[in-house]
Amino acid sequence: MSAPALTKNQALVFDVLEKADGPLSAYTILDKLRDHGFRAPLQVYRALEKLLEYGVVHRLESINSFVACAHPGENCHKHGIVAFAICESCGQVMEFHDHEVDNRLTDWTKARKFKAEKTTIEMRGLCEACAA
Amino acid sequence: MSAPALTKNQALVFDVLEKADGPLSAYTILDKLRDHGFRAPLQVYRALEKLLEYGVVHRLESINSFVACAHPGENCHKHGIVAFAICESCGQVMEFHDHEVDNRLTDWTKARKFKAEKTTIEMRGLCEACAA
DNA sequence: TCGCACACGTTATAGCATAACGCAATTGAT
DNA sequence: ATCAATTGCGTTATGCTATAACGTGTGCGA
Repeated sequence: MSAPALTKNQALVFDVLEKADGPLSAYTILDKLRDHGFRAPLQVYRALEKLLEYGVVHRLESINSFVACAHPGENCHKHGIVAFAICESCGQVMEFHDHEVDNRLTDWTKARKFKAEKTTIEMRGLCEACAA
Repeated sequence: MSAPALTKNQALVFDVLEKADGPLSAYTILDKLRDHGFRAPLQVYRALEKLLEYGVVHRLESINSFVACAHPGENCHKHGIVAFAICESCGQVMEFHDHEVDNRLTDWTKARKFKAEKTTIEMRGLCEACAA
């Protein structure tokens, strides 16, 4: 499921997220796109829905925000579970993958026959610069 | 930081969560407590804030809900990072701890000097019974 | 050319969370 | 004893997040 050509709205939303230097809420995206004709939240949410599906955007559940995938061009879904470190001071997000964490969680689900569809790993705290 | 005696509102909210067989949203808790005099969301949120602080209740970020800790009596914070498997069909939540996952994430944060304050691990999917 | 799938636009509404104000009870130091 | 600080509580109002429901247009294959 590599990303097909984006529609106009999808491209606009993705562009905003890529140019941002941190995660954005749907409503912030909406505000940034008013000049491009966006008027309602659904225009943003519908685009986001597809971008999430294509794996080019991630949703940060713990802060109700969205961020462009850190691996442009690749299919991020292929890397396994995605984890995030979110700085609560500067808003920077670091995306990473850890196969050992994947393995442990997968082991757990297998042992309990739990069928995981979507896994969230998010650490909130302070990045090196902000903790100083 | 073991839990001190709960106030009336805290006890009511905790009781509702403990008796529930799954996570509840703040507004659902509010509805269940109207007979006990609850009238506003803040009454619930303020109680939840303390219960979360005491570690006797967990917040499920991915579904905006709250659940009583699976380890009554103990201080759950001591067990390290808490992880959840949430069945999207029946709503059941399984809480678990995996020290190896903790270690991997801690290693990552140490390497990047990231100071993690709160870590969320949530798997959504289908439990064994519902997947059948 | 008909039907279907999909993107899109709009209005309205539902669901989640907190700000800001004021009051009452408790505690603890002076 | 009294004053100040803290904490919990109640209320009103508001803001933020997300989706329902309806309709339009476009492209494309049967």
